[in-house]
Amino acid sequence: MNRRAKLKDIAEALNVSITTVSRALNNKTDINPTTKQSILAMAKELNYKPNNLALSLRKSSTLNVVGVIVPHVKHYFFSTLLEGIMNSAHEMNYFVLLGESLHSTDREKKVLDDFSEHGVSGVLIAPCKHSDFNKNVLPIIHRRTPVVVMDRMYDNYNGNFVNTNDFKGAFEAVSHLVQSGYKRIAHIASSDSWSIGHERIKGYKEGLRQHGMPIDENYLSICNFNNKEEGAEEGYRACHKLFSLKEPPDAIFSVTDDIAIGVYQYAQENNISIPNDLGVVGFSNSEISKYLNPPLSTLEQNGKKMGEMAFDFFFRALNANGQIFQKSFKPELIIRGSSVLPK
Amino acid sequence: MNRRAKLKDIAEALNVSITTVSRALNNKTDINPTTKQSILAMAKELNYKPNNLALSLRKSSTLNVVGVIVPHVKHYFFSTLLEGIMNSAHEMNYFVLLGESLHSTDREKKVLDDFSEHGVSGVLIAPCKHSDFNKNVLPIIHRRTPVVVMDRMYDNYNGNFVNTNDFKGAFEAVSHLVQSGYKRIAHIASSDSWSIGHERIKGYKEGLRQHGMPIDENYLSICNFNNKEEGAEEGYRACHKLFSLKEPPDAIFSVTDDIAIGVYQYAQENNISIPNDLGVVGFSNSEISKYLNPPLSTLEQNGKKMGEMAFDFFFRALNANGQIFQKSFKPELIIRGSSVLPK
DNA sequence: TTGAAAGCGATACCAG
DNA sequence: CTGGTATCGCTTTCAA
Repeated sequence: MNRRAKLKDIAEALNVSITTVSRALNNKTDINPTTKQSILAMAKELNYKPNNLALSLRKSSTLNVVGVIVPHVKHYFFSTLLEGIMNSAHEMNYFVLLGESLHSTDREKKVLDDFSEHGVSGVLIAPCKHSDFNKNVLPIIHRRTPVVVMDRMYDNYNGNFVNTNDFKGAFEAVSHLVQSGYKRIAHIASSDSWSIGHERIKGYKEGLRQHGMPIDENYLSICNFNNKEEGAEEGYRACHKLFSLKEPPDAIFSVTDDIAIGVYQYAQENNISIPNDLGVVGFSNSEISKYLNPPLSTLEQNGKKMGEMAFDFFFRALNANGQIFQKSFKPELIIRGSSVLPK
Repeated sequence: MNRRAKLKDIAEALNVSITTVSRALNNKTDINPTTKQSILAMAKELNYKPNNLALSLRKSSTLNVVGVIVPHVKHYFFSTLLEGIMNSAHEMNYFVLLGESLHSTDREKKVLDDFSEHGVSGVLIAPCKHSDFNKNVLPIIHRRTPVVVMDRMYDNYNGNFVNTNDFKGAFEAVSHLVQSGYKRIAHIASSDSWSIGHERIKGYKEGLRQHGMPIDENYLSICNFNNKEEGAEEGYRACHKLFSLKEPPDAIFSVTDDIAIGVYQYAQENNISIPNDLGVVGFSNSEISKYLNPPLSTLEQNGKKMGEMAFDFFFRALNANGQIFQKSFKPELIIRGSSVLPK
């Protein structure tokens, strides 16, 4: 097999200069249509394809590559996010360079630096839990590389982002539980110190408030977990604690579906019937939720759509100098058997 | 902010030639130790980092990038595979370029061609269902780019691979069901026309044979599905068919956990008790399996380990001219509540 | 032990 | 309209 054709080959075959060939191939003006035609024909014949590596060097930025970093690929939500990104990227002929932070801000920084070094044309980041914006993300922005933040927010961040309206989601979950007739609604929460945990707690409280229900801090149980297993365990523990109260809750809004799994386990072991004794609403509409028994009511975050939009934002940001793209998706409440009392 | 230091900067600062700097930085011989020291020092001071783009162009192959393609990232097994790959890649300072085939052989080809064009230093592929080896993979091998096939096999393929010993897994599943006391074991299978389906069917039959049980083709129900949803639906349908037989099975070895979910749904709707009336064993140890009710017995494939090894194989293949690396992982039977009759 | 110059493949400026 | 030349950052002969 002979090597790939390059500009020089075409030029020599046609007895023109490399410059002319380049011009013809790049649809420049200032070129004789006839010359252009013959060059195009020859390019086709030799099956010419531009060499990305050379182009990249020239532009000192990799061509058509976005760096994507998420905490964990195997977390269902992120994998759907990724699916959306890859869909759009593929469509626009972009490559996806993938990294995981594993919820370590140091590793996140390393990956992002590597991305920079590789010369990616953009970065899509679903930040890890205690991600350091100034240290990790700012340097990329300073390089004038478009960045789109996904899933969660940084404090005071006002660049491109695509995320979930966690506040509204939590608010809806609580409202739904109230409407279902539950009276003592607890929230097994994630840390208040990052946007997702914070917003959902806020939405939970606002939900109670607007329905004239008291806010009992005993009903707010804060958990810390980084994956499904830990989530389930924490959910179990939190549930145990809640049911040790003098007056246990009769419903739980769980900050994630993973936590809800722990709740289900606790309920099953202690003969607490869902939804009769305990209403449960999760968050994420993870794959598992609909197969739980009873199926778990939850909030769909539509990761795929978010991913597609994130890529789209990046793409538009590339050519829109300075314009900023932002979108908050309102999660969609999916009511299943875990939160509706039989008549 | 000033731009990145390059060789020239170091050279000028020290009044030596670019060549010398390059030599010093690349640990070449033929260089005065003193010169070398000062160059190294200056490089550090200027925070010099080699420009990958330039290096790549020079070597006409991207530096430190592997292309990874899987059918679906959001499929749990593939996401764990990916996790393993990324772990190892990160450790060895490699980038991961990711693509999805979505079980379309055309898309797979497109992605692989793109990888080639990008000049990846290697390709790790979990082939899609009807992947065309000659068309999709062979061209890459011809370019002398190391390829590692993951998860499943191509017919007569004898290059690098890492996969699951599907035959043994199926065999163990059936043996376990026999030992649990089930008498009429059915297999809801995947198409015989690709390695995974084929091997599991073979293992199923061999399991029956070795335990002196008859092979009833009515008990072999073949499904076609590309994702979890379809899997569950197909499982449901297949189950329905099996239970329409004059003598329905009392156990099902399901080719994937997804299929088993459909079986669970059918069982629940028809008051068939698992494991009392029906033993079930799945395949994959997907996240869901342990949270089903009862928890599903299944086979753990250890995607993470496979991924790590796949990368390792690629890495070794890079420098081992012609040597071939192969490994079949024996899946590990995980016995849970779905396949053990109470005493 | 060091340096000048060619070249990887492509683009852009400037002359003609 | 066309072509020569410099350049992107680095490695690698070849000479000195």
